[in-house]
Amino acid sequence: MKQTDTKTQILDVAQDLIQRLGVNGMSYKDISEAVGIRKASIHTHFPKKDDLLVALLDRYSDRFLRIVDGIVASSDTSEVKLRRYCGLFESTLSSGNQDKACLYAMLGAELATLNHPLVEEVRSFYQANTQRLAVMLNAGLEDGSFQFNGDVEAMASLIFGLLEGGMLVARVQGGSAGFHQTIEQLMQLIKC
Amino acid sequence: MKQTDTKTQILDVAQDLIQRLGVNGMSYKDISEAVGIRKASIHTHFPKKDDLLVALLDRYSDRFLRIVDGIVASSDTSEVKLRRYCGLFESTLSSGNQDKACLYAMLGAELATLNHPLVEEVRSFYQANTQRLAVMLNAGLEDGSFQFNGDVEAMASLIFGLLEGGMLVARVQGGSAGFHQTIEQLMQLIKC
DNA sequence: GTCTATATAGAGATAGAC
DNA sequence: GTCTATCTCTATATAGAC
Repeated sequence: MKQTDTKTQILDVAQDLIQRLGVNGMSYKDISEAVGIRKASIHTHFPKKDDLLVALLDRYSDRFLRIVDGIVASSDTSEVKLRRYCGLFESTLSSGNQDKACLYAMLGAELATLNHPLVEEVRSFYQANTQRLAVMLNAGLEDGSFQFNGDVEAMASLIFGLLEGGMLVARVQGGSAGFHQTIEQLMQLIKC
Repeated sequence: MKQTDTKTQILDVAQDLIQRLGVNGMSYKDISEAVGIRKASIHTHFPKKDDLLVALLDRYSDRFLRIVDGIVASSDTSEVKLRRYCGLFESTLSSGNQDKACLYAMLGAELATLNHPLVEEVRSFYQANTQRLAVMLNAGLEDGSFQFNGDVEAMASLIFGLLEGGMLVARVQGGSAGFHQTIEQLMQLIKC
């Protein structure tokens, strides 16, 4: 059983820290202590902090969208697809012993402190998600699983904002239980 | 015409910075440059950073909830009341030349980096808002302005999460135009 | 109340030995 | 690839002169 290499360990730890504390609340010192190496050694793998962040965002986005595409392409009903999609955010919040937000939710909140390439990455992730949500909603409207007033694109944005933003709010109030309740309420609103 | 005293200027500038950059993205240096005094002088008014943050949160919460209570107590229809409530978040996002989030949305996102007294302040603000939202929703259900499936408390949490979180997401994508569209879509979902 | 000057701690980053 | 040591910059905070 091959043990995780240092580079991957750094990414794992950095991701966990950012999901809990934010980009500006996380430091190379935090990472070094959790991984068990010295600060300087991190620079061997990621010379600048932005290099680390780019690698982190790419990895997260690839993994996440791959799962989402699997859900969209599955033979599940439209309702189950949407529930599974929301479930991705729910399980993020529940993972570990601390409340973790989506990596992109944290970066979105701190957007104004990020450098240009990172800003575009965040924007692109949001765009990719609302687009896939719109596909799921359209399918559900056509097969009669969903029913709601208003526009599909607006509804997709609303759901994405609710999921990304709602998990930040949930960490303050009811935690994962409160977040689950919010998602159930959302499903009530769009079902027939 | 009395000019604003230094203490108020510090609060105003600090609030603007946090709404744009977050607590961990704002510094005494930023404040001193914007106000036009030296870093050390800020400590005369607010010895520790937490003192400044507490004063900031108190002032913001007092002002905000006072307006909300005014809306709730008004003679407006339930729909207008809810629209005016959502409008508070909309005008926050549009104010100034930069996208500003609700002060409490930023602190909520960075909650895990805050000290105990501040954490409780954030929690209390969220609680106060969802409680007032529930009152507005109940009134609307009774007079027939609103209609939706599910629980009132869950709906209040959903709306608050959508507003606080949605404005963070909106700054990444469509800005205040996108946020406005999201609020319109929300109104569509709960109207008869 | 504001200033200069300084203390102390932490950040990201680099050089060079092993 | 990791280490020690060091650099530079910035953070919050304090002391004491004016």
